[in-house]
Amino acid sequence: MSNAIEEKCKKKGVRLTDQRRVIAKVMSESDNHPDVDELHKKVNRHDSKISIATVYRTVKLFEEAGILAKHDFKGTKARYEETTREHHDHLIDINTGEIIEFVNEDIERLQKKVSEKLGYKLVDHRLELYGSKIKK
Amino acid sequence: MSNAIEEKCKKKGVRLTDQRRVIAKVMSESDNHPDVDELHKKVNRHDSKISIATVYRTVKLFEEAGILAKHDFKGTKARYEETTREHHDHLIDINTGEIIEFVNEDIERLQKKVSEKLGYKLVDHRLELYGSKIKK
DNA sequence: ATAATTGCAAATGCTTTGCTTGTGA
DNA sequence: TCACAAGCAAAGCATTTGCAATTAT
Repeated sequence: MSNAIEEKCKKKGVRLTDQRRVIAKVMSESDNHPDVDELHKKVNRHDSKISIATVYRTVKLFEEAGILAKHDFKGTKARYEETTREHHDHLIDINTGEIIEFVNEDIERLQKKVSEKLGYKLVDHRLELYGSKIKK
Repeated sequence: MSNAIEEKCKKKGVRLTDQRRVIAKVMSESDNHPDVDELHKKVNRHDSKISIATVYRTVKLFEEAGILAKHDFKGTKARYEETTREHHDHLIDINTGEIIEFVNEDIERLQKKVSEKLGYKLVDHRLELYGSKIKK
C-alpha cells in the first residue's frame, strides 16, 4: 500500500519512472533489510522486465538522495533499508541473520566523547553487535 | 627485525614456508593496516616471486589461526592487522585514511548490556568512528 | 524535444580456486 | 616420503558501465 519512498522522491526532486516507483514501493513495504538480489526478485513480481542493473542504479540513487541507507554487515552482501526518522544501530542474530534495530543514547554520547578526546570531530560511525539468542 | 607473527605460527602449529615467513615479517613490522595489494607489494621487495594468490591464502590462514584480524572499513578494501593483546576499536580519519586505535570500557560494557536487554548473548561486535581532525 | 533512464551484455575489481610443480618436516 | 603449499591463469561474485533504444517532463 504505502509508498513513502515515492513521496520522498517527489520532495527531493528525484525523477520518477515506472521502475523506480516499483522499487520504491517494494522498499517502502519491506520490513527486513533486503540485499539487491532479494529486492530484484520482489520487484520482478510486479514487473518482470526490470533488470538488476536498474535495481543497482536506483538503490544507489536513493542512497545518495538520503532515502535509503546501505549496510555492509559482516559476511553478507550489501543490504538496504529505508532511512528512518531516528538514527539507530543494529544487532545481527548470528544464527538466523535476523536484524534488530536499537538506539542507545549513552553509547552515542561516548562515541562523540572518544572522538573529541582523540582530536576528531565525529562525522559518521558504524556500530554492529553480533549475538546469539539467549534461550530461557 | 621482529617477527612476532612467525613465533605465533610456531606456537599454533602453522606450517612455515619461505613465503609465509616473509609475509609474517612484513605484517609484524607494519604499523598501519595494509590491504592485500599493499602487503603484496611490500612482500615482493623481499621476494618478487611471491604471488598475490599466496598472499591472499596466507592472510586468510593467519586470520583463521587468530594471528591477524581483518577489517572492512567503509569504502575501502579489506585491511589486515596483527591481533594484539587487547581488544580495541578504530577511528578512521575520513580525510587521510589514517587509522587510530582506541579502547573504551564504558562502550564495551554498554554493548553487552544492550545485547542482553534484547535477549542476546554478545558474541562479536564492530565499532568504527569516522571523523575529521579538529584544527586548533 | 531532449536530457535522462533502461536493458543488455560486457567489463570491472577483489578474491578464490583448479591444476601442476615444488617443498617443508 | 608425501601431504601440503605455491604459482599461474582461469573462474567467481557483486557491482558498474558503454551503448543503443526508450521515456519522462
